[in-house]
Amino acid sequence: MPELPEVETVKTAIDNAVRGAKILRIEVRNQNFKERIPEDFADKLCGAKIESVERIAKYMVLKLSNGFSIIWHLGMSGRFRIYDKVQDTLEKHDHVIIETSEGVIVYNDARRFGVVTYCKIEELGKHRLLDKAGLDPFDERLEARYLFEKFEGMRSPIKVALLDQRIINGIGNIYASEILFEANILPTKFAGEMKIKDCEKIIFATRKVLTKAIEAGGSTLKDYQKPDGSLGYFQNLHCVYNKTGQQCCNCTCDIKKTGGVKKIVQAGRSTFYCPVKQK
DNA sequence: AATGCTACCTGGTCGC
DNA sequence: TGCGACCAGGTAGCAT
Repeated sequence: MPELPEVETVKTAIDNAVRGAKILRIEVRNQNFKERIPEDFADKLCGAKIESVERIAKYMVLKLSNGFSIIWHLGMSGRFRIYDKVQDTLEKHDHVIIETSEGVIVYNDARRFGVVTYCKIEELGKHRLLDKAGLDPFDERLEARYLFEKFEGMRSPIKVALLDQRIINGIGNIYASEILFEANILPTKFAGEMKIKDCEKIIFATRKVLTKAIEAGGSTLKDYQKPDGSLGYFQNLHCVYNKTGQQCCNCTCDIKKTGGVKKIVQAGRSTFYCPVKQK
């Protein structure tokens, strides 16, 4: 779930629910994440007001009135639920509960690959989790020349390069395949082979695919705040991801002949593409 | 320096 | 229905 569009969606939902609220109580029910939640997490943050909720790369950042910020990464399986008030029952893997004056946020993370920590707001920019992030896909400084120079000489496949958060942040394994499909570029080509024109296509496709996904996420927002609500998935929008042997979007092929969408493994992760459209 | 492999976890699915 | 093998949207850290 948590690539940029999902984090953006979660961020907006949480911002709408608790911006301006005061943190009344924090319960860390399990701090044994890949990286332990700091012992004093609750003590440091209780009593503060939530001034804003933002997204930085794939991180959600809550800025508080006491000069601290919460840095939250959803890992592979992190989900939030938002309630009006404290619930009697909890679900399996509900690890962090933040009770505020405006609502309750419950963080559920089966695999505990997420990161939940805090730092001073003024130190966010140089925080070890954030300081290596590349440009945001919607940052206007992301232009063809920037990508071209980053890709120059790279011997990794373009699909793998798109997953490198130090170049463009926010793209994960699903959208990397979707973006290359949209850009008509074969995932197996080396990043170093990309011409300026290809970089332009990649940037355009990235923004298009992510925008569409954010809009789809946004449309589930009204459901999200229901007590039993959880975020929708966007896989029905996918053109190639998880569609091995099926038709891609707007497919005009005879897939009996072409075999449809292909699946390969790159850097240990699945890639999906259309061998007809992508060159 | 760049690239690749492994580990961190639980749960769902598939084949037998 | 049970069991094991394998796969999963991320990324840090280590080896090569």
